[in-house]
Amino acid sequence: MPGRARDLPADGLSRAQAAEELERLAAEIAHHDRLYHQQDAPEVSDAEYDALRRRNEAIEARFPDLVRADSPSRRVGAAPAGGFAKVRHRAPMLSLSNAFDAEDIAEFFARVRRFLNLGEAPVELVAEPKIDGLSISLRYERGRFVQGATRGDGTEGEDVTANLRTLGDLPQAIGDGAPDVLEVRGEVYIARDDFLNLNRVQEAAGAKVFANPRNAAAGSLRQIDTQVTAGRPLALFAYALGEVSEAVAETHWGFLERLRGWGFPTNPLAQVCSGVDEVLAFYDDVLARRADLPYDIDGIVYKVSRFDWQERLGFVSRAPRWAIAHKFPAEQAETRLARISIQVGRTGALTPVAELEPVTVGGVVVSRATLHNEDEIARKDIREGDRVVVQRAGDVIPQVVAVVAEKGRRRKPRYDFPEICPVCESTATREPGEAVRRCTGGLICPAQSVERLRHFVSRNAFDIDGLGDKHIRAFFEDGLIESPADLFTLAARDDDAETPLREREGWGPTSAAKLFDAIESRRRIALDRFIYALGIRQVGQATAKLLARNYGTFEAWRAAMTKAADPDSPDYADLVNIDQIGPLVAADLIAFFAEPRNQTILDGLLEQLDIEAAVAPDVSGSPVAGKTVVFTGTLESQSRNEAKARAEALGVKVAGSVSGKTDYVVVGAEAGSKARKAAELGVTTLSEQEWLDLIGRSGQ
DNA sequence: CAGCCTCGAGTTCT
DNA sequence: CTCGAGGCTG
Repeated sequence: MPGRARDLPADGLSRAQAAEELERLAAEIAHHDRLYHQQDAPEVSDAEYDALRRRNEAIEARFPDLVRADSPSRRVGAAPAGGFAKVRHRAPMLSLSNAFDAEDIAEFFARVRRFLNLGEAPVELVAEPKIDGLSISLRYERGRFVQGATRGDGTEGEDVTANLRTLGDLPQAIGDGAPDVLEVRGEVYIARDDFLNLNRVQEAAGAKVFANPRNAAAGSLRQIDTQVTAGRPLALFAYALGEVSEAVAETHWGFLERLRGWGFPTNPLAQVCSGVDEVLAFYDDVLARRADLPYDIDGIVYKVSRFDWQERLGFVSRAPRWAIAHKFPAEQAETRLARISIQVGRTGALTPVAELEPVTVGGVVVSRATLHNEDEIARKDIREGDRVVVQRAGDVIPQVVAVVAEKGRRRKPRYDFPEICPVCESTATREPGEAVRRCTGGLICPAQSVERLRHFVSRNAFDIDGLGDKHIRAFFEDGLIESPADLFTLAARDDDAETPLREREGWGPTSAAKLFDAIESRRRIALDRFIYALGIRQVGQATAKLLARNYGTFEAWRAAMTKAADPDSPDYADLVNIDQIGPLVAADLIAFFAEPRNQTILDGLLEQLDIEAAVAPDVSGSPVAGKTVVFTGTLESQSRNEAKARAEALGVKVAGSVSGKTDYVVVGAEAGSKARKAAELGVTTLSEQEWLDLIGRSGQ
């Protein structure tokens, strides 16, 4: 092993030696993290790995000023991607809704108008090219650049401050006039010429050649070694505002001007447009010049310029109502469809997948594409052996667009969609009105069983590390794990197994022990995760949370679901009265509990697990804790969802319809039948203001 | 009953 | 990311 310095005690090192060794340790530990987390193939023992980390910490303790931005000690836990600390975005980084044609744009304008009640008044929009790079957030405090982060999932990204500092385009300080806190959002990209040069250099050095500028930019920004990033031609355009301590402009256009004043590069093509026609003219103009631009763009973004209007328009789920991305037509490619195969999902859904002769589309080699369902194949008349046009939807998921007519070529017969499950051979049926055909094998279908297990251990369910698809499949096929409860007896059974896990192909003592640890650490689990993990149809994360909150404990939930089988029971009424749960979701829940084998599975799991009751919100001093409230009509001070979220935080159960159990009905403007029903039942009704007074300050 | 909006389920590749 | 479907509002 190189670097003899490591043999010295930490306090015997010179500064230079220490710096050098810290750099090496950071790279080495990152390397092992990668092998372990991403490839399931550690090459050192846990003890050796721990020794590396301890050595790193010892040197850092001795030379605190040498702690590196990418130091392993600064990573939160073991970052699964191996590398950077997580950063929580104080203002979430949103995505945009997409428009694909003039009609979508007209609709967008109409919606903005309707929402703002504008009549014929013009709406000014700022139109700017949508750069095909990666979004980042740059935080300035008292005018100095303090932190930069990737978008991540929009809520939480990765801290790439050190790497961003190497960008020549990025102002390190923005002067005296800047607000105390200013977050600027922008796009990091690599220009086309720079990309070609970079690949030439990479190739000459025998290093990895990047598929496209965006991948090159992403790879360059996520380098562990800041020096590598510094050598890459990364560039920046700033275009949006995150958290800010004081107003910096009244319009988006004004904000762009301020950005330029602070020294940020902004896109030179950006311009103000009013009306559909101007916007579309800009789109056509930029589309025509697309090939001559020095960087890749994948569309145009339109934003309502006035900030006060943006505020009023607000958001729909995670996208602003005041902006839209007008996408350019996706890049397409032709290839041959070798054959159609059928996958069986967790719910038994049979999904056809096109196996393609590999082809490059938008810089990525694609060899499979989803065909969605039976009707889709029939509609496009896709047959095996056809030549097809492929594109990547939203530049990500490959799809087959159409069949290319070939003169004189004899086509295969129409594709016969199987009516039996290709795995378990049970009949596959299609409910009237539904698009999917489903295997009826249920619990006996091996494909469904494997998919259910995958779901059970997946990230948002039990989150068991080190148990990938391949391992699940192998364990299932060998009869090691057939039902979820078997996971938790795996370690105990392993002791007297003929072939213990550590001797299986691809496993060693360390990885086996790691897996057992990972499973062990999940014996305690939150109720909502547990409910989600069961994989009940139509019960995803959101519904699982809802059920956990409403029933509190597993026992209460189970008892209620079993009793709710009687549609006249109060339990059924309670269930469908939960906001967002209707008769169809209720039916799937009841069906799950009515299946004796599911009850057996639950009993098996209960023996192994400790299911935590849902954490009740802190409702001390809440005047409305435990009350059931119904909101109806249009609220003025907040959206219904905000009102609901606040009420829930105060321990309120928000119901969808009025019943004898309802404590209050909060009546907004233009309330209809619910207010009447409240009167009939003698339920207390409150105006929005009375409600706010009742919950007082705590609701704000 | 139409027109949202939200949620679930399924998928690709790095 | 996209599609389809469920649920709610008006």
